[in-house]
Amino acid sequence: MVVPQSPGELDPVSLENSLITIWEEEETFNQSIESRKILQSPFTFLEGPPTANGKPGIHHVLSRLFKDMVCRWKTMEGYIVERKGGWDTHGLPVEIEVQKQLDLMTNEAIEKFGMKEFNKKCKESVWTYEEAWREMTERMGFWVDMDDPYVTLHDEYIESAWWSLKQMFDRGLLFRGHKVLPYCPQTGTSYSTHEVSQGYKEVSEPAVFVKFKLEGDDASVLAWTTTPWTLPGNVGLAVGPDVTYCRVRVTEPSSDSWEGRGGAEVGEELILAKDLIGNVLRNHADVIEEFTGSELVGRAYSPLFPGAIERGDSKSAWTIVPADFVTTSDGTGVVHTAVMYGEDDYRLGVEVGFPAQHTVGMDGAFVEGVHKELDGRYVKECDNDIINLLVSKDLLYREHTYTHDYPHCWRTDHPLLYYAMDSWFVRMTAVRDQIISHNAGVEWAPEWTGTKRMGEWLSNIKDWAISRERYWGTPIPVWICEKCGTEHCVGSVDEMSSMKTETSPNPPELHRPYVDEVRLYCPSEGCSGEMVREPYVMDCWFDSGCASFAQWHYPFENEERFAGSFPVDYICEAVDQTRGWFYSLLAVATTVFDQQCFNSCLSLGHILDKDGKKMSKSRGNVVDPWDHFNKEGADSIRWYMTTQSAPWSPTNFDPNGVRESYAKMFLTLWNVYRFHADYANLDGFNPEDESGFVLISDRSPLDRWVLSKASEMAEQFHSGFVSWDFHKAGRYLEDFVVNDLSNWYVRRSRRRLWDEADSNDKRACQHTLHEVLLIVCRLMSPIAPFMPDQIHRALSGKSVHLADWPIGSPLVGSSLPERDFAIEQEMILVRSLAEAGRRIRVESNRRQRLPCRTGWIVGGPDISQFRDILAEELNVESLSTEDDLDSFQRIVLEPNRKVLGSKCRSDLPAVLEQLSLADPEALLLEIDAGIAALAGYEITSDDIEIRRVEKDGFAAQTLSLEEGDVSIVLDMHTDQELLSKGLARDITRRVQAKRKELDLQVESSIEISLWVLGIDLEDTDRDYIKSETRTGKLYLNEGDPIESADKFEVDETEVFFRIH
RNA sequence: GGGCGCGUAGCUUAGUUUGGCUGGAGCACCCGGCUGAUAACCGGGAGGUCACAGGUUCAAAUCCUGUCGUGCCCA
Repeated sequence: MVVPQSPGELDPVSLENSLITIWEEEETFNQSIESRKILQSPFTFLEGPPTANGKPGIHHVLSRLFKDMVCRWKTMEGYIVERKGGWDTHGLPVEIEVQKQLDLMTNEAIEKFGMKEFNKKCKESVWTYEEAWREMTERMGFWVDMDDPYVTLHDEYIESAWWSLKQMFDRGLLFRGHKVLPYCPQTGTSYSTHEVSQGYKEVSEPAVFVKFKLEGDDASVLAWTTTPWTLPGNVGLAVGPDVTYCRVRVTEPSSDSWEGRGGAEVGEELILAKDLIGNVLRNHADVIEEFTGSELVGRAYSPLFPGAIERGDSKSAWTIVPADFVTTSDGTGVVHTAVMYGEDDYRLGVEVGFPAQHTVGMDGAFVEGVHKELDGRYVKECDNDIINLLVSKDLLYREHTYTHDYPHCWRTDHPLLYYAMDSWFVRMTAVRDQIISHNAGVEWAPEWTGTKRMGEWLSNIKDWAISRERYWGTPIPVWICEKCGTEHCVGSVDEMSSMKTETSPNPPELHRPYVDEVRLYCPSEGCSGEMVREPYVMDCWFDSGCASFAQWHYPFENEERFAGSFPVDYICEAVDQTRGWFYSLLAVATTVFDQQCFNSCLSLGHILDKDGKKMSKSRGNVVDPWDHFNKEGADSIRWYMTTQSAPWSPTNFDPNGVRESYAKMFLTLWNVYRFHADYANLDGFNPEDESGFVLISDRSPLDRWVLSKASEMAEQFHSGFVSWDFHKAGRYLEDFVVNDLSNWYVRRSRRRLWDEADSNDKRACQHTLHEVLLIVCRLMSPIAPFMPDQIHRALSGKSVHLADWPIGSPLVGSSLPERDFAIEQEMILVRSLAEAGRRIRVESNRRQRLPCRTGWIVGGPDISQFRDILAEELNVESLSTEDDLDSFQRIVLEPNRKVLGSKCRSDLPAVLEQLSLADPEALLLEIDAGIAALAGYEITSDDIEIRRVEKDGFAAQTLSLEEGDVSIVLDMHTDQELLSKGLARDITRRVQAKRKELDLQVESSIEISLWVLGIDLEDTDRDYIKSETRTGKLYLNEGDPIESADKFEVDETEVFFRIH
């Protein structure tokens, strides 16, 4: 039984909340998956795990919306779309949160507090906002399984991550090296760039130009540095191979204005980039030679601090090497290279084989053996002494003070040191070609995210530093033998247990410090040593990069589930994940499986505040989604976000836009539905009653038009989805609902449904509305899952989320009505003519309710099947067609005052007077014959302008179409009959408004006393008022108008009325 | 500093791929109309340095170069 009930006023919040309850009780989400299982065609989605230790904001709604939308859409297309939730629970942000909470600002403090306790706090902290996330997720209608999510801190997840790392290890893709990171020796912590960016400060520091004495040459190479403490670590100089360098000879001693220490003797030779001579030199000098950097390559020079670093077997130490990062924007064009204290330096060092040896310890002090005056001292306090040491050896050319932004520790305010930390790497450079080819197989939206943003990144791929010297994270499963140095990577809990020494405890969970306590027997033959775990945890991006298999605890469980869901069909996150999760997924899948990880990826733009600034806690401009959940509802937010701009465009969040989506899209749809349901309910309309069905071919042209338009819209909507243009899809649909369905179809169909008698036409209209509403609801439901479900349930008894996609798919059939292109074209013309008619009335000052006797359509195709509709829209008594405009137009001759004025001078008024009296047609003939004259002046065609205007009493508008012009002409005459008719409509409208004001039922009947002064109301019009307003008795002009009557005036006619 | 986006009316935006009619909508504003489904709707008006500056072209919001602002990522 599906006769709709009257739905009443819209209350979006309670509507949505009650649906949430229904979905829960019915398990609609689960049903939407189960009901598709017969087709056995999965579409797999992978949830990018959010971190639950922050409160969800409106920007989190965005990515959850687009995840949900595609999954719901694919479900309706017939695919099985399972959606496992996930939580990202490891990593530095969690630790920092806890450190702040417990005031543990250094590693020492953490270890004193106890790692066990600390990690326990981290684990708890991760769930701080889980409830808030669940509530937001549920309220916004994102269907995802949060009762059985994957969690990166679970032992099962960690074990899968271990397994994957072992795959890499076995392939030789895992190695130990160094990573240069901003490091705070006071807290013993290295920092992510994100953290560093919070601690930049402007500082003034000594910078020096240092002379590196070439071997076998009298010249020195000049190099510049702002960190004198890195000079003892110098092992090389880098030059740009294509940069032009000069050898200069000092010709004059330093002037008295020389600032600071250092200098050069007359005759001394220096080498530096040509472009920088003016910036660097403070002596007069002659250029004696010019050459490119490549000619310097290979030259050896004397170490500044002999003995600070051992040469080992390095051949390149203390020589000049080429490097692509050398520029001539500052310095000398020669870059001093200390392998362990700069990212570029380290990379270059590895490339050319410089010795990689620390001159500075983890405590920030020089290590023993660097120099007797420096050993054991904090490096930042040695700048001055280092400069003095250089001066004493005549190695300093010049010093100056340099002001720049430098990163500082946000906890201790100390300057950070760029410092090469021990680190484990995944050799991504070895799989560069593979990952590039896997990336090329992904369908990216927008396309440039993949080709440009990701493509650029991959073409410069670097080895991935996956270890962190932290406490809270997936422990790196590598153990090293204390005796023979053998490295072993453990790939499962079983493997660890089987290798465990007897004295090692069984770890209760796979976290530090428990796993640290596990010692393994060395598997090397003949070695009886014990192995100790490397004390690192994994980069948490590695964790989430494992999600495609670790969510299933693969390969230890769920082998089939994994096989059936890899590669994943669809992922979606914001654009900042390009180098984050998108990359880590690609990287892990490439190194572990040598496969593509996902088939399609939607990369979303960020939501900014209404001023285009990014939302952040510190700015206080984060919008709480509940502000809108509790007002316009989730549908409106979702619709707003979808239609506002392309998914990948950054969008300024405008709260007023949500209101607009509500007022336009949802209120309009609701009222279309309500209109249909109210009358369907009154009439007991049952769409399933076959005896009452009306074939589409038997329905009115208006019905066939709206069905055809619905099909057209559905096709456009679908192609928008396919090409990821969800915003365009939504706009097509909104335009259809508001303009075609509500403002045209429903408005033009109202009278059909008011008819109380049963008729084919009324039932045709009801079926049409029913069918169109179902199409609209099904299309909308992936974007806005609430109201369409409410309407769909009321109309069909079934949830929209279990329905098929109206356009069809490879798995389900299409349910769209056939297109009727001819009728669509005709209606375009009809609506244009209706608009033109309204324009005519505005221009001619004729109010809409005053009917016109006749209207004519001149030219254009046959639209007779819509003649009645058009006549009603135009409010004309009869509408006919006419072949040409001549019968409605006449010629007007306008004077060309400029020409006539210069010809006639003071006689101009007389000429104008005669022109206005002359018969234009006759005068024009005379002009053509060359015999025209007015007031004694000869008149030529130059003196006048010809205009065609409507004859008195007619008004027209002409539309220029491709097929030719079409005009609409209205007869503007009035007479007593028309005035009476118009007045009757005015009275009706006033009475209706009053009825509504009095809150009367639509079907309740009234009595009216009416006084009309100044015009006779015709009997037929009196009857019209009675029937339109459901008036039983109408008393006209009986006695004088009573005081309490309502009064209004139209065209000098006074009207009083009172409803009894 | 580098890579990739974005910048059109007071606000949110279409149009930019592939150069071509007077740069099109919605919100807000003004005038008028219509309304017993609608916080609506219809007609009209006002509102534009298409971020800025050059260039290519018969023709540039659109293509090219640079600058500024803004966002993401990397240094």
